[in-house]
Amino acid sequence: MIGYRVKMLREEKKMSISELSTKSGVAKSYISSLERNLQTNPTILVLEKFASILCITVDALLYEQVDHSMDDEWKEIMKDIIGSGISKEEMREFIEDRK
Amino acid sequence: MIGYRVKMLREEKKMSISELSTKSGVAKSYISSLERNLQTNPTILVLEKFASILCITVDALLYEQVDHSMDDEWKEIMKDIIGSGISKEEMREFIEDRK
DNA sequence: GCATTTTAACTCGGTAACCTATCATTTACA
DNA sequence: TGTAAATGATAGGTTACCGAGTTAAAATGC
Repeated sequence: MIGYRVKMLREEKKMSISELSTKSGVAKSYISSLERNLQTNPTILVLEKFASILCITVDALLYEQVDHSMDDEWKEIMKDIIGSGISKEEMREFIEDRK
Repeated sequence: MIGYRVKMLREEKKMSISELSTKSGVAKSYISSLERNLQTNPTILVLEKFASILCITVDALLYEQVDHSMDDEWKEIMKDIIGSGISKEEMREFIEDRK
């Protein structure tokens, strides 16, 4: 989902929605709704503006594997999960339940 | 310009606008206006539909160098030249003479 | 502690533009 | 010339995108 990707890549660059908005020229209300997947079908112009400010290609913005989605906070949480003794099966069930 | 690229890539695949339209699910009137650069800012959904039918990536659709100088007609002519037995040297001389 | 300011993100209504459906025109070819 | 396929023009529905205002929380000052 494009919104999630924008959010991840933006946070990776430590930008707020407002900052990305002023720099890219895309309304922050729109960025917000994109990131929450209320809007899911941006035009290339918007994508190119994002890509330019985030210093990546449109292709990377759209499809490139974002293993960065596992940021430092998530890594900490993962450690805690593993340390707590929760099994992979339990986690998968939890994820299924939350879908 | 995206419209020109769509046109080139479509013709490269020997598809009519109508065929691309029915296969991709994008209205042919819209494809037509895109190719004539009346519309210039499609959404990713449209781009992805095109890319899928044209068997290329969205990135290629947007940016990859299109060899428009050598269109289908020129390719046919090239084949005829080669098939006719004319040597490369002869062709170069011919070009020089015409300059 | 509380009030004020600042920063970040969300809500909502409006508008411009993307995209579709329909009809008209051109082209191709028998 | 007639017919079908391909392309082009137009109008309208739908939605991408914007701007102003609101809320929430953090930062700063007293």
